[in-house]
Amino acid sequence: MTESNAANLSASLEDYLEAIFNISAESGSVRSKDIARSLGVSMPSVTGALRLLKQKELANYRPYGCVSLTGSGRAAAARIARKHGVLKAFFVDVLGVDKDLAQKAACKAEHSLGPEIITRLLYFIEFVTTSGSDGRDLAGRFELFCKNKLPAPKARKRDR
Amino acid sequence: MTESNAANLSASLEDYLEAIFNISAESGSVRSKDIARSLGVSMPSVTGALRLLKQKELANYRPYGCVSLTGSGRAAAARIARKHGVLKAFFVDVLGVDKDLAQKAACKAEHSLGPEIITRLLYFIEFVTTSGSDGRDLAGRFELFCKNKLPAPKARKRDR
DNA sequence: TATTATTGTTAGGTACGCCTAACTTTGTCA
DNA sequence: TGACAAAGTTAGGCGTACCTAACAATAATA
Repeated sequence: MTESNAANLSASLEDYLEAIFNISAESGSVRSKDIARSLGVSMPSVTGALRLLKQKELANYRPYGCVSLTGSGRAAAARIARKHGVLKAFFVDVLGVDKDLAQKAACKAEHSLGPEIITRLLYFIEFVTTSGSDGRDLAGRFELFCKNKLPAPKARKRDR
Repeated sequence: MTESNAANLSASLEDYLEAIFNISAESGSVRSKDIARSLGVSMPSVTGALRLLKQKELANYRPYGCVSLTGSGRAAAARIARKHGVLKAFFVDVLGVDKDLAQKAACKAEHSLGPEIITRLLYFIEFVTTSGSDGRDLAGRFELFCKNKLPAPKARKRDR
């Protein structure tokens, strides 16, 4: 009940939060410019977002200063990053999707799935990849299954 | 290259398209009011959306008239509905998520996943539920696996 | 056919999220 | 220290997507 610490965050603000979280993990200090580059937005957009994040007590920030996350900011960012990681892992390790595509899809979908589904998904990945479980090497078997679904691997241009 | 027939549709317009598609399937004729109710938006919002859909040649519409989809509108709506169906089926039949929750999550996520991942997901559902495949009864086995992950089913209120 | 309820539209306003252009602050280096 | 470049901010504008209030059209009923 403090203010609006978590949850009620737009997809856009979640992206900013996640970007700060990642940049911070990679290079220590976080500057507006890094955020802008990382998200592909202009500097004024970053300024606006930082003001909102500060207002929600998710980021520490003063004009012309460095950026860091507050405790709840870090917690929220970690939740978002977790979603991202779980989704990407599912796409790549279970569905066998290309890494780049998985990365992009995870970026978009991470905003629309709640913790219940993400947690289930995480369990599912474990289930499938844990060698002790009955789901053993399911991904590999699924890959074979898919090969059969795509019958014509090189039938282009109808050469004859 | 006609105008902007498909793809470049906002999540919002996709929702309108899908709603029209569904109402049309259920009750034949589609009125603005039905769309408003179905999406939980006000009538003026519907009017605005219909104008845009008409402009993109996805819906047939004149003021005060009935609404229907054009050929490409129906095709686009069917693509969206397919995504919705595949996602929901995955959530329910594979992950074992509650139906209502799955429905809502599918509504949101359907806008952020492309056909590659949706198709893979569809194959995966088939793989898991087809009795001939090696994925046989995976959902059931996964359910058991999950039960073990949640060890304390009734440990609330620390009664002692 | 005149009245009324329902349905739909226009007008106008808000919030978000982005942009460019112009200005300010900060830090560096001669 | 003073000038310059880089980084950051403010100002102002645009598009989307919603809303309420007020008005217009349609349909139903006496």
